[in-house]
Amino acid sequence: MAEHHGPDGPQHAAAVDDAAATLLAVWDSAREQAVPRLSGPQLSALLVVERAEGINLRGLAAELRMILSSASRLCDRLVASGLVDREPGRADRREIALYLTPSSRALLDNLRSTRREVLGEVFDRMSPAGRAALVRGLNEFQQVAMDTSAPGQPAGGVVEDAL
Amino acid sequence: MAEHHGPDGPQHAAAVDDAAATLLAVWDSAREQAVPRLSGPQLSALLVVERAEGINLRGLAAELRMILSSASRLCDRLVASGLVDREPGRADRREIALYLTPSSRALLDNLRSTRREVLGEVFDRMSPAGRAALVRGLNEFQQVAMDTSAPGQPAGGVVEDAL
DNA sequence: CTGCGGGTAGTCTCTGCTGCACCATGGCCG
DNA sequence: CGGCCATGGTGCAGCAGAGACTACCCGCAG
Repeated sequence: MAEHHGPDGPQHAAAVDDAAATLLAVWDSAREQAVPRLSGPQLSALLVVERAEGINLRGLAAELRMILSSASRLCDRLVASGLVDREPGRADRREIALYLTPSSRALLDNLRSTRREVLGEVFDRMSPAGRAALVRGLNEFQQVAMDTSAPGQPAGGVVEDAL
Repeated sequence: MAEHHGPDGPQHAAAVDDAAATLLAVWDSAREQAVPRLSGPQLSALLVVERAEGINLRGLAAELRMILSSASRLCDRLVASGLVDREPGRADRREIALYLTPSSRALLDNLRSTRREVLGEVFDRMSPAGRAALVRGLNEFQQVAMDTSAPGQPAGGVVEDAL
């Protein structure tokens, strides 16, 4: 494995691994609670569309790392569920521009607020110092993670897209 | 939704939500890296079997919240991949006891060490204080989360099982 | 023997992904 | 202007994974 870790990277990683699993469990218990019966790829697609409203199928497929026709199928289902709008592009009529619907906006809002609520419930039971530490640590973690992955790293690819 | 949050639970939750997403992304980038082509349910099943070696199909089905025959099918695939052993129970020959194979043990070890390594790489780039804060915050979070969910809460069910 | 509980197996449905053939549009070049 | 190819999407199989329901077999215990 990696060889020249700092003095305590790995140890802390081991310590955090378990706790992170708990955070994770809490995190996506909210997902199940807020958007049951919405599959992973479907949710990912919504998030992609949210971030890049008006994206076309090719772009979506690229983001989701699938081929064009798969993305098309996926969109079929999303359109059928009333979660995305497929509008013919105004510039190039071959293209299709994808947009969220009010329905899916509400769904994403609901997901986020549910998540925050669930997280908040645990937070309320933590000590102020513990909360502060968590916020501080997580923020630095995020900053560092985004930093090392966002620039050039064809091989690394640690952070693809944060849900 | 919930009304009487403490003074800063929700605010911190919002602050953490984003960062947690990053942690999550890092966390399961390791999953993709270590165990590609192993589906979610399959991995979950392995973890259940690991925690309760010798479990029978009914137990597994209950843990995974699926019906018996679905679990049986899932095991078919796992057995076919050489990831679990299906041994007839010695006490009651109707039962089947499920065990990990050396192969799946190696796979889980690999998953965990990959995860720790990926996490460790980010950790190495964090300040010692940031690391300490993260560990402290996460540990307290875990403790509190386990505390409020493990005892009696038929409705809550916040933490089901930490992957 | 009968009943019950544990598992398997057949069949269905749905989602996700793929490959390939096909249609439409749009830009380019002769 | 009229082909021509590149590009964007769809339609049509086809496959695997997952889950469910049903029917069925087997072993155990009364």
